[in-house]
Amino acid sequence: MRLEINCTRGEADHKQILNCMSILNTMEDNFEEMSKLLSITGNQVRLKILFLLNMEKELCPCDIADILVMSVPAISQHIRKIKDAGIIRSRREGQTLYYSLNPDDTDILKVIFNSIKLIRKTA
Amino acid sequence: MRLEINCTRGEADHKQILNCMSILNTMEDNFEEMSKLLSITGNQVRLKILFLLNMEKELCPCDIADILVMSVPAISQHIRKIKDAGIIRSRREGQTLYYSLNPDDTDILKVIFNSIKLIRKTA
DNA sequence: AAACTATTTAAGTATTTGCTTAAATACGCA
DNA sequence: TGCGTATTTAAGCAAATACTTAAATAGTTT
Repeated sequence: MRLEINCTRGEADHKQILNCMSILNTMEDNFEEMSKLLSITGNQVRLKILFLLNMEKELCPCDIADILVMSVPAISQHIRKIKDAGIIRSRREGQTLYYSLNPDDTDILKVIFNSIKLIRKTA
Repeated sequence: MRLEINCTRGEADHKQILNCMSILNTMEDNFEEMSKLLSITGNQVRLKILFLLNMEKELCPCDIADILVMSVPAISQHIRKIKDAGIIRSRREGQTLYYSLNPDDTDILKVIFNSIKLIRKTA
């Protein structure tokens, strides 16, 4: 880990740099939490799973596997990551587990889903 | 690649599954583009770089390296990914390259930055 | 209890990621 | 031209990802 200063430019504003550092430091946990959420959604399969759950209210792993044409264990492992992040919850009905979005934490997701729908059709 | 159906549940709604498949298919490019953007932001270093650029208007790689206490090549490689995704642009002034957010594509980013600021302080 | 279905977990592996160090490019100035 | 600074690029490597197949767990049905 280096602690020196890289910029030897005259214009380098050391006050600015120190100010930025302190702001980021006070928000360290926030960045960790947000980048965690974004890395969950930054995978095409997981993004589709979340989009599907938003659209269909709830789905079971084997339905999702059918829709995405993927193996059940692969889906299950993605679901686990999403669940560990607290984004979805499950409800059991017999042998079937139904997953749905956790209504608490969906503000950003809603914006993302809307943007997905709005992306210009490739000309 | 498996193409069979996993669900043998009586309740499995095959019409629903086919409908979901066709909707996702029409939006395939959208998912690719959005998950790309989200995977860029799903890394704490890159998220901080983008947050800094939003806050400070423009910064050079060595300033960013100083602020984040990381090596210049490491920062440069993150910048390259962000730039390849079209999220930022650069302006040269002598030997220094100043990077800034590309004003086109910042809607989602703005929402993300706001959410970062609003995350509840850990109790 | 035995057989069957839904799901998860574990182990193995190929690919991707994110850093490090060293070398290459680009520009400015003596 | 030659040296110094800013930045990028390349090569190498450890760790993380995302799948596969096989086995374990959970619940239902007979």
